[in-house]
Amino acid sequence: MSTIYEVSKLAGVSLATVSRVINNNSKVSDKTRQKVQEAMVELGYRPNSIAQSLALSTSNSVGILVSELSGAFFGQMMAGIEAKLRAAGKHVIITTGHSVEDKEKEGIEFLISRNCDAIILHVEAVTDDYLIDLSKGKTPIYLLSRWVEELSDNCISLDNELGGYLATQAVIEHGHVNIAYIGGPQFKPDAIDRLAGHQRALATNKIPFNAALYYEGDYQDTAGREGLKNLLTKNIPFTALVCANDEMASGAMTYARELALALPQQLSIIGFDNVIFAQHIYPKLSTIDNPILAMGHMAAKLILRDIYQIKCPLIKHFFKPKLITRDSIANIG
Amino acid sequence: MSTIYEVSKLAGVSLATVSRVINNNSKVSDKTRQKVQEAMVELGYRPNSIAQSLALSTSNSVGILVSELSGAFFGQMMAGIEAKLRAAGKHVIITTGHSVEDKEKEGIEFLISRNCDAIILHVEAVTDDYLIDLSKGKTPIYLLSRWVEELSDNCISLDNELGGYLATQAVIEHGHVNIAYIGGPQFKPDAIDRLAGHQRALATNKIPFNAALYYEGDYQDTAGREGLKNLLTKNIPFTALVCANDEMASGAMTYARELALALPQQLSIIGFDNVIFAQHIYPKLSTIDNPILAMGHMAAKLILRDIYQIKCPLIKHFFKPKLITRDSIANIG
DNA sequence: TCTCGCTAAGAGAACACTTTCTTATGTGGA
DNA sequence: TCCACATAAGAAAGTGTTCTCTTAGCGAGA
Repeated sequence: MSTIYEVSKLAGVSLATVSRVINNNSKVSDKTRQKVQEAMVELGYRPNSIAQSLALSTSNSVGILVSELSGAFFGQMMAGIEAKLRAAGKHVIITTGHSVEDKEKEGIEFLISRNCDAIILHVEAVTDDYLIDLSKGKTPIYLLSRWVEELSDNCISLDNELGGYLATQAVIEHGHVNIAYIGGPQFKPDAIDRLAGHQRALATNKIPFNAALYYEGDYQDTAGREGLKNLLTKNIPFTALVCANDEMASGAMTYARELALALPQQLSIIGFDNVIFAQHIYPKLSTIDNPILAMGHMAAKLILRDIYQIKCPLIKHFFKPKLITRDSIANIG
Repeated sequence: MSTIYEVSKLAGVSLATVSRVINNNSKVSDKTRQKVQEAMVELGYRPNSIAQSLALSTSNSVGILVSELSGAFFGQMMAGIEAKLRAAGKHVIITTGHSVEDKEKEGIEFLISRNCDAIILHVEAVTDDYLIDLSKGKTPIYLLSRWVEELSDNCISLDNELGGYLATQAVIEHGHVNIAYIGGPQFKPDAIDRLAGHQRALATNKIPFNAALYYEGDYQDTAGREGLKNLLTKNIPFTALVCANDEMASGAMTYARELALALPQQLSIIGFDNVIFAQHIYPKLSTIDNPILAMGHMAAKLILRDIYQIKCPLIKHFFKPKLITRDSIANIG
C-alpha cells in the first residue's frame, strides 16, 4: 500500500498539502490539487485509517457489543444501529460478549482500544458499578436494553416489567388462571424484569405464584421444549404458558404439537419480542412487541447527536412494549 | 487514557522496557517487570491497539463483510466465524455491504484500511474481476458462499446448484409434476445456482420449465407471500412450491394457510437453508441443509492456518447440501 | 519602487506504540 | 585483579497520518 509520503514525492509537494487535498479542509490551488489527485490515482493510494485514527484520536466508527451474533433479536438490534449510522457516514465495529463477564470486558476493551468514538453495549454479565466506572473514561458508552439510573442519559431501554405484565394479563383476560411461565436466565436484567411483570399481573389478579409452574430457560428454542417437558412432569394442570421470548415459545409450541395437544384450545401460549418468524408459526404467536429495531435506531441517533453533533429530533430513552394479539391464546371457562 | 510514556515515567524505566513487559517477548528482570506492572495498574493503563497496529502493521483482527446483519442465515455465518477466531484470541470487525456494489466496495475499503490481517467477504454485487484484483493487494481476502475459480484456495462455498436440484427432486419423488418456484434475486450467485438446480431436476425428469410458475423474490418472508399470491393469479394449477430459502417458504406457507389451503395436502412446500425456525413452523418445513455455521468455522480455520500459522487439520472448500425431510411435502397421485 | 497584507505551501512536531542498535552492568574464568 | 562476555535496559528511529506554525510569493496601494 502506498503512503502519503509517496504521493507527496510523486506530486512534488509536501505531506501537509497531500493531507489537505485528502481532507479538503483548507485552501489548495486547483493546479496543486490536480497534481496531487493524479498522483493518488496513479499510485492507487488509500488513506490508512489506522494512522488517521492515531493522529486524530477519533475514528468515525462506533463500537457495538452484542451478546450473540445470531438470533433474530440481535440481528434486528445490529441492523437498527447500523442503518442509521451508515446513513451518516459512520462505520460500525461489532464484537461479542457471550453474556460472560470476562468476555464482555474483553470485548469492551477491544472496542475502546480501537479508538471507537463511542460504544453501544448490550451487556448482561457485567455489574452496574463497572459500567459507571467505565463511563468515566474517555470513550462515551451507551447502554441498549439495560437501565442504569446513574447513566440514564445514555440508556435506551424497554420496560420489560410492563411487557411481562402485559403478556400474563393478556392470558388472564382470556380466563386463564393456571398459568405456567418459562423465564429467561435470571442473571439477565431483562429476564428478571419480565418475570417480575408476570408476578405483578398474577398478584393484581389475586392468583398465587406457584414456583412449580416456573422454569428457567436460556432463551433458546430448545429451552422451550425442555421447559414444557419439565413443567408437564409435575402434574399440576395449567392451561396457559407464558414464555419470556419467542424462541422459547416456539420450542414449547413445537413440543406441544408433538404431544398432540390441540393449540391453542388445550394450551394457550404467548411469547415476547415479536421477532419476524412469530407470525409464521402456527397458530400465529401472540406476543409482546419489542421495538428493538427502533431502539437501535434511537441509540444511533443519540450518538449522532452527542458525539457527531448532528441534530436528531425526538430522542426517547424508554420504550413501552405493547401486546400483539394473534391466534395462540384461546378463551377458557 | 494513559500512555506507555506515563507508565515509563512512573515506573522509572524506558519506553522500550514497558513495551517489553506488555508483549513479554524479551527478557526483563523480575524487579523491573514488577515495577512496570504496578505502574500499569496504578494508571489503569491499556495498550492502544491503534498505535500497536500502526507500528506493527498487523492488528490481530479479521474483517467480515456480510450483506445484512439481520436474518438467520447471516447470524449463523457470523457466529460460526467469530467462535473459532475468538477461541484463538483474534477479534472480528464486522461491517455490511447490503448487496449493493458501492456499499460493498466501501465496506471492503473500510476493513482494509483498518489493517485487518485478513477479510472474509460475503459479497454479491461486486464482480469477479474486482475480487481478483483485490486479492492482489496486501490484505488477503476469503470468499464465503461464493466461488471464483481463480481464487479457489480462498473460497468456501456451497454447492447451491445441487441444493436446488435436491429440493426439486424431493418434491418430484413425491409425485409432483406441477411445480412452482419462488427464487432469490437473480443478481445473487446463489440464487442463480439454486434456480439452475431446480431446472436441472425438472429436465432430468422430463418436466418442462414453465416460466409462468416462476417468481423472483428477494429472500424476505414477504416475498414468499407475494410470490404465492402472484403465482395463484395465473390460474395454472400446481401442487408443489419450491422456495429458494426458508424465509420465503414461511411467508408462502403463512399465506397459504390464510387462504385455508390444507398443508401439505393441497400444497407441498420445500425451503432452503434449514434455519432454526424451519422446524417450528407448521407443518415442519422440509428443506435443504445449508451448513453455513460449519462453513463459517471453516473460513476461520483457513485464516488461522494461512495467516496466523495455527495448524488446522481438515480444511474443506466445497460443501454439499443435503435434504432435510420433515412434514411439508405430501405424496400425490 | 517599496512595503503591507493575504494566501498557498512547507517544516516539523505529535499521536502511542515497536524494535533495532547501543550501552551499562554484573558475572565468571584465568 | 583484569578482561571477556552475557544480559538487562536505554536511545532513537520508524509506522502513516494531521495540524500548527512558519515562510515564500504575489498583488495592491502609497
